[in-house]
Amino acid sequence: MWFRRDLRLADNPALASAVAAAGADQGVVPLFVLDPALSTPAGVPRRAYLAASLRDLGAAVGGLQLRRGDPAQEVVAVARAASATSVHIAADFGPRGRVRDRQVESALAAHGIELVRAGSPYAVPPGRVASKTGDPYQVFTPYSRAWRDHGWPPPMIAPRGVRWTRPLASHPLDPEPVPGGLRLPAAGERAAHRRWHAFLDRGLDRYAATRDRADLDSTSRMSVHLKWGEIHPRTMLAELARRRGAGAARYQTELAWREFYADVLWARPESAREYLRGEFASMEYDQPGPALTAWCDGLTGYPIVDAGMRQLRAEGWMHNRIRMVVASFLVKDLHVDWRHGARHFMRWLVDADLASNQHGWQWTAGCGTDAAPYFRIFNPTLQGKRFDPHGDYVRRYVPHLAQVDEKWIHQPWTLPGGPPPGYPAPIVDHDHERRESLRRVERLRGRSTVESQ
DNA sequence: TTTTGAGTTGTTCGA
DNA sequence: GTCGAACAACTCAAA
Repeated sequence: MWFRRDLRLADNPALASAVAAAGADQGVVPLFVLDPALSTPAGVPRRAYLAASLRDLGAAVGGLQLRRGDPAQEVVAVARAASATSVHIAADFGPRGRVRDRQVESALAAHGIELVRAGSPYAVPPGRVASKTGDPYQVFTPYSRAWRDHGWPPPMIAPRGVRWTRPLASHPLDPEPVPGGLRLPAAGERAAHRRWHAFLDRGLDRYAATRDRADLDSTSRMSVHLKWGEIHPRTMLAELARRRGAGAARYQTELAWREFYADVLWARPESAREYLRGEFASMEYDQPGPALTAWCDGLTGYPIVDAGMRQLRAEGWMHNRIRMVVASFLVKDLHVDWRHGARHFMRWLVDADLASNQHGWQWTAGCGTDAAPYFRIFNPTLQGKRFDPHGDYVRRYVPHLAQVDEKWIHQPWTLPGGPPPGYPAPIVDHDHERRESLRRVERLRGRSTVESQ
């Protein structure tokens, strides 16, 4: 059993497949390969979280077979040492994972070992739902209807009495140095289930009404557990189906978004790096410079933006609504290409999922699937007042504003005497940059019209 | 085959 | 202060 993004024992079809193949007489090797090639895009917070999750999984199986190196070599080495006839995985639909799995598959085949794909990180695997013309959906709502109609199998329980074996020496799981002050959530399958049930009990009923409020702890915070497969969405959907109300319906829709973006990325793997809507190739963006640095450091002078960017560095996580606000600010107010922001998010988010991250950014930038209308530009002051009405979220992450009254908290430059010492004045004027953004889209449209004639 | 209506997340402007 | 219109273009599905 080669674990990758499915660090759990319950509701794990690949594990069930491995256990069935082993039968009564043979053991199952719980393998995880630390791939040095993947440590570049994954930032320190994500690797630290992974290490904690692997420790938890290791405890559940009496020790993981941990290897470090090229998966094509390591998986073959372990499989041969175990005299295995098959290696079992959950299918990976990401651009890199697909290539890697094909390489491992042929490396195994050279030794007569089969790579068996069973299950995926999704309730409905990418490619399974298509529009009437057979093409992948490009609009969320029709996709989500088809996704719901498609349905999914019920969850599977964890196999019992598995004889875990480790034919080779394990690579030590070095503790990742966690940057000072970084607060990571509890990792592992049990932590994921605890969090999920706490949310079902205390958060679901008010979820639809309060999920956008940054100052309240009103979201499920399940993204990191889903990212590492510590719980399967199918398990969550089964419990949601037993509940009534707007919260359950809304949460199901949010899970559908995750699957929609995985489907889009599977259909268009290049969209991890390139504009989904090709005409944006001629969109004018500014070279990233001090403005990008100020955004990353939470020093833009717009409190809701700065609070979000500082939450990201403090916790490896950011509230969903605030992700949209800071993304809109980078693209529409600072005129920086979405890919710079997406890269920063990938580096810092513990829940960083390539499909959701890149396509969330493309949506904000207006170049993605079902993209935001070009005129939908977030006003950081209004968004702050609406989704952090008393300023508690801002005060939590921006100490220099801790004493500011809610009347001025989202526009401290209007304070009598200006912003408090240590907090910057706005680096740009939102109203001015909003109009500049609209002008650039106008020019983009003008150009693409000319080109198409 | 053609037409029509709807489509995550907003803001500004003018009546 | 409130409220509706306007701000594109395109995809999808139903009529």
